[in-house]
Amino acid sequence: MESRELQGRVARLHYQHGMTHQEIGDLLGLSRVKVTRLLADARRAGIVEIRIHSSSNPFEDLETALVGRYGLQQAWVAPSFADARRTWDSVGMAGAECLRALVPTTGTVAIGLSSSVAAILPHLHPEPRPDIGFVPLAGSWGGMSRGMNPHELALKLGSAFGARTYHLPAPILASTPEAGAAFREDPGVRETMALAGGADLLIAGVGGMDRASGILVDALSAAERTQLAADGAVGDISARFFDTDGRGVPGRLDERVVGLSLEALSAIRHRVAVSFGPHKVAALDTALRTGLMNMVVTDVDTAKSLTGKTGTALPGTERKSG
Amino acid sequence: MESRELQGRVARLHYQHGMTHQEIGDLLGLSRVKVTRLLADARRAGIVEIRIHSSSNPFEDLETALVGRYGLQQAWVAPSFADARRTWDSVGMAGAECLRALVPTTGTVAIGLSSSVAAILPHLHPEPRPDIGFVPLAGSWGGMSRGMNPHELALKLGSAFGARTYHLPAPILASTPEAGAAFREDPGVRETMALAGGADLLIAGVGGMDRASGILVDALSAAERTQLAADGAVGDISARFFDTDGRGVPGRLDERVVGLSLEALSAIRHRVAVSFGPHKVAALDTALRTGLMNMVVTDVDTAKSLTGKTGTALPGTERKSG
DNA sequence: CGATGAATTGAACAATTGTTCAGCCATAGT
DNA sequence: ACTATGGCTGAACAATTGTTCAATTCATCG
Repeated sequence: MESRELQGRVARLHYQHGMTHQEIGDLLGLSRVKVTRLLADARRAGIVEIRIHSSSNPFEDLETALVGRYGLQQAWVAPSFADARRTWDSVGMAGAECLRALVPTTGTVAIGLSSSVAAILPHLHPEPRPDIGFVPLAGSWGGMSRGMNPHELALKLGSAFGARTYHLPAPILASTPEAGAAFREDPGVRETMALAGGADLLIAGVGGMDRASGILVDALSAAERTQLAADGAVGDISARFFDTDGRGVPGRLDERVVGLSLEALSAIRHRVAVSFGPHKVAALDTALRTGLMNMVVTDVDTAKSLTGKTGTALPGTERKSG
Repeated sequence: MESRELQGRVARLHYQHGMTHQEIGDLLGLSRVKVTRLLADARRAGIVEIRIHSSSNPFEDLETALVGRYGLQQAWVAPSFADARRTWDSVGMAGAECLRALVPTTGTVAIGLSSSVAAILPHLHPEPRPDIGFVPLAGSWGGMSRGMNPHELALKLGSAFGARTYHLPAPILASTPEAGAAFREDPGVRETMALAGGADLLIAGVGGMDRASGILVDALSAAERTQLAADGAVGDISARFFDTDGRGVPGRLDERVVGLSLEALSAIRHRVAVSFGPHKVAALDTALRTGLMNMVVTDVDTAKSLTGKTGTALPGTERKSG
């Protein structure tokens, strides 16, 4: 598109000279709608950058409360919205900020490929870090979900940072424990898993036990979910289910998983949980309380549930929130 | 006001998290209108900064045309609006940009105190240049006009740059030629005028001969204006009237002026005219054509009149403009 | 202690901005 | 040549943002 020039002109006329879309359209011989679209494009393309010169963080109180309650290294809270898509976007943006802050200039980053992590992608501005590598925490799952498969996810993540991406050539959940063992013994798989286990940073979603609270749980059969619940599972990180003490839930299902064990991933120093929603509060609380994860990216509603706090509001009467 | 913190929070929620004013109000326990006002304040306070990452200049063609036609060093063109106040604002903003670009880090800047120059003030962001001095081109006029007197103007200008400001202790127009001579011989006046004459940069308005086209002309009697017109005057710079050849108009009026002569101000290397409006086209054209001024800050309509150009429009049909 | 006036508030209104949708145009594939 | 297909357009509608104005609060002064 050679409209960069035009986008810039229109952006200047609107943001610097304060002209309305209609006035710009009249001046340049464009329709108002066209001007509106050029401006939206310009913002998406990053031609328009809005900076806030203030150290204030609107959700500082909730972030501090999370850090205090769970002894975290850091926490990121994003606003909640009635419209679920907007909340995904919002948390994704916070996740992108977290990544910008934490991704090192060299070393390895382990990634739990989940829809929460996928939500981060659209908000990553290219920022070259050629000397890092992104390694999946576990194998890939089959079908598409939310229009995103793990390959694509890892690739986009890598390309945003200009970094290497590794692939774990196995399903996240093999059909039998024996098949799982076979995959785990594959040299390629072992190598990649060793790399992930030695990572400096881990970013992963934390799933709950409800349907719709994670791609994986959704794919299990009713019997399998029942069994897991009976075994005390309250949530999972990349298919590794844990109980209220944060310990793994052994069993046939666990043996089918191709991916880092909870013990192995706990060896990674910096471990960020990206997770939100009422379905996931219990799982997330456990993961943070037991130290499985030591940082979190979540939304206001979830943060309030976790901390028991009521308000972000400054002075008097709070009203309905999101 | 200790609301800086709040302004920052609100600005973040709106511009970074994309929340509407209503949503922010609900979250923080404020009314929507209050949020709207906080955001407006934040923008005015510079907490919100909008940058356009593009080299495109919407009025490049007109600026280039002006530079080419008159052999100028540079030209600044701002959009015109149907609402006169908005056009003043617009040109004032362009003037501020011009100042940012041209005001040196050390030396002297001569200022023609006029309403055009006054329009620049609200758009100056503080930018310390402690080693420069602002010197008026001429004495001060008596009454308030557009709520701005020359003292105030010079003071604000100086304080925006953290610079020294000088004052010329005399009226711009003495009551008689003799009184004028007396003022000009005053040591303080001579000294300040000498300083102005040796300036590196000059910024001044260019007035036309109509009433309402300048504070000064407006203050003259009908007889005085008739006489000036008869003598061939087409405009003025700080009370120094000039004819179509850019030469001074001698006479009793000229002898009453306390301020730099046209010859003296022509010795300043960089001379910026800040002027716009149909009343001033003839005067501005003369000032630029004869080289009295060698840079200009004006609006689109005036620029079009000066260059004979029709359009800023890119492609096909242009429509009504401002 | 009440009067006065400036500053602040939010409801109602006005303007601007954003989105949807049906129609149009161009391209490519029969 | 004829028609799908997909992108592009702007009119109409919907939502958000900005402004005005009367009411109110609050501090100050008589």
